[in-house]
Amino acid sequence: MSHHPTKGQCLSCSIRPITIFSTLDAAEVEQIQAFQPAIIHYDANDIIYHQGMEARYAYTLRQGFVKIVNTLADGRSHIVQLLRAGDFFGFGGLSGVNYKHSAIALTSLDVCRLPLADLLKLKQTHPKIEAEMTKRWLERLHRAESMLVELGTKKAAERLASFLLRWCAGNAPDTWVALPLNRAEIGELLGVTIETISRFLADWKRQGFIGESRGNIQILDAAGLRQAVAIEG
Amino acid sequence: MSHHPTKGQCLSCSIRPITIFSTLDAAEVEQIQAFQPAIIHYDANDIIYHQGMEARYAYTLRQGFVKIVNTLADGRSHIVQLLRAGDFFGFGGLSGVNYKHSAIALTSLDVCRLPLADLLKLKQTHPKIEAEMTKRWLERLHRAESMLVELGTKKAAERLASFLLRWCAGNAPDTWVALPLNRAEIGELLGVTIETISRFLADWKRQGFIGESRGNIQILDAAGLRQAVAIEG
DNA sequence: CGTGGCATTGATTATTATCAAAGGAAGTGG
DNA sequence: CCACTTCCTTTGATAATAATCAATGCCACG
Repeated sequence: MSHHPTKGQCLSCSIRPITIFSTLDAAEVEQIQAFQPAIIHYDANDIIYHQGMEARYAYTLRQGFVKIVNTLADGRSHIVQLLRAGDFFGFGGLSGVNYKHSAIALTSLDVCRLPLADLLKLKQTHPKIEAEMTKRWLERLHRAESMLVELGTKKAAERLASFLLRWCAGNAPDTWVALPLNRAEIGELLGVTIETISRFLADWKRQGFIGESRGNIQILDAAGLRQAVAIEG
Repeated sequence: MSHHPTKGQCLSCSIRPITIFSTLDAAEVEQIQAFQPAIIHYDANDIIYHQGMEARYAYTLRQGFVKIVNTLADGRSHIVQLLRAGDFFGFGGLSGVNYKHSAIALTSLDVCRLPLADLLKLKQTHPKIEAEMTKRWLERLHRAESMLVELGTKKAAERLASFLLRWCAGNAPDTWVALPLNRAEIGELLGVTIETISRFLADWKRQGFIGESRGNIQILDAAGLRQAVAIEG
């Protein structure tokens, strides 16, 4: 685990436009600077926080990817969210003393870490921050509920296909997109085994719907992929 | 659909202790009274609001049960939340103009309805209300994420058993508990077909783990039930 | 070069959906 | 009060789907 805490420079922060502090003016940014935001680096597979741990910080992901994992008493686990740059996490601590999930680095990444106590103060004194946080909570609730529908109504192939399409959404067709998840992780996200994932992906690669190369994927034929899962699934 | 809007009497409201207004003092309650909370009755199967509709109100369930349903473009649908007395819903409208789900009465029920515009004002002027809303969002997010883990990691029998145990949790063993869901609805909640639900329930009734009678269930042998799903599931 | 961690593939089994039919229970109208 | 209807549930048979078990293959890295 490689921590190199650096004092965050909020005014010049390159990702601020997509954070909960996006709506603040310069004077207000100075104020949050007075709190102790720390920029911390993690390597892939590092644990940012662990389920059950005392919750003390909330985080903004500056760059890279994080998985939020929930583990049952018997060891089975499930990825409840995938986070990307700008996402805000660890706030579950606001409602309880312990983290309810683990946050694990999928890639080498940087986060901006803020003590929950400070965040609570900021939230109370700056309605703009409070509003942005609300927006993100509702957004995250919506994502969770959408995933619930995916798991509840779709079969494995369709879940996998819509995951890939969603992951690559926004990129032009045929562009290579980093997919920092191995088969086991995709399985933990979609509620499917490694082998099933592997079979479908191999099949779709053979059919030319998608391409894959060292942790990157490309959608070559979205329509074909969609049709394939509509028929077989 | 039977609407009988009544002007809500917040000061004497019997369920206020469990609502987002629970922490207000008498003077503050007078203020919310000035807004237009309406108490509305719905019969079972009435639609309180419909997915895609313009979102104008948030609701507090005073009594009865509601299902929050998400329907896909192809008609498949999934119950994303079950609500009981005190639950607050319809707030998704705060983040977008349209409701993202439908809210449907499972039983005859009463809600307290508040215009979203008023709620937004209350939230901004009364930090206590804002704090209670935050608490409920995080709680609801947590419930959704727990359900995600259920669907992602467990098989049908185990999902059904833990649903029943959760539903009856808090009641003494052997007490009859109202379960206002038919087989189809349990299926839509757990991502399982009617027939599968029916088979497991019939089996467990024969084995004496549970009892069922006209929309009510009782857990007769929680340990036996748990063991049954651990082995067969 | 090994070697360890993933991924692929095949064979088999378990689980659950689907299709089909019959069996209640509650309510309606005669 | 009974026959009838309708809706929901149960049950059985079969098919589809995905998990499990078991090798083998493939890199990437030391």
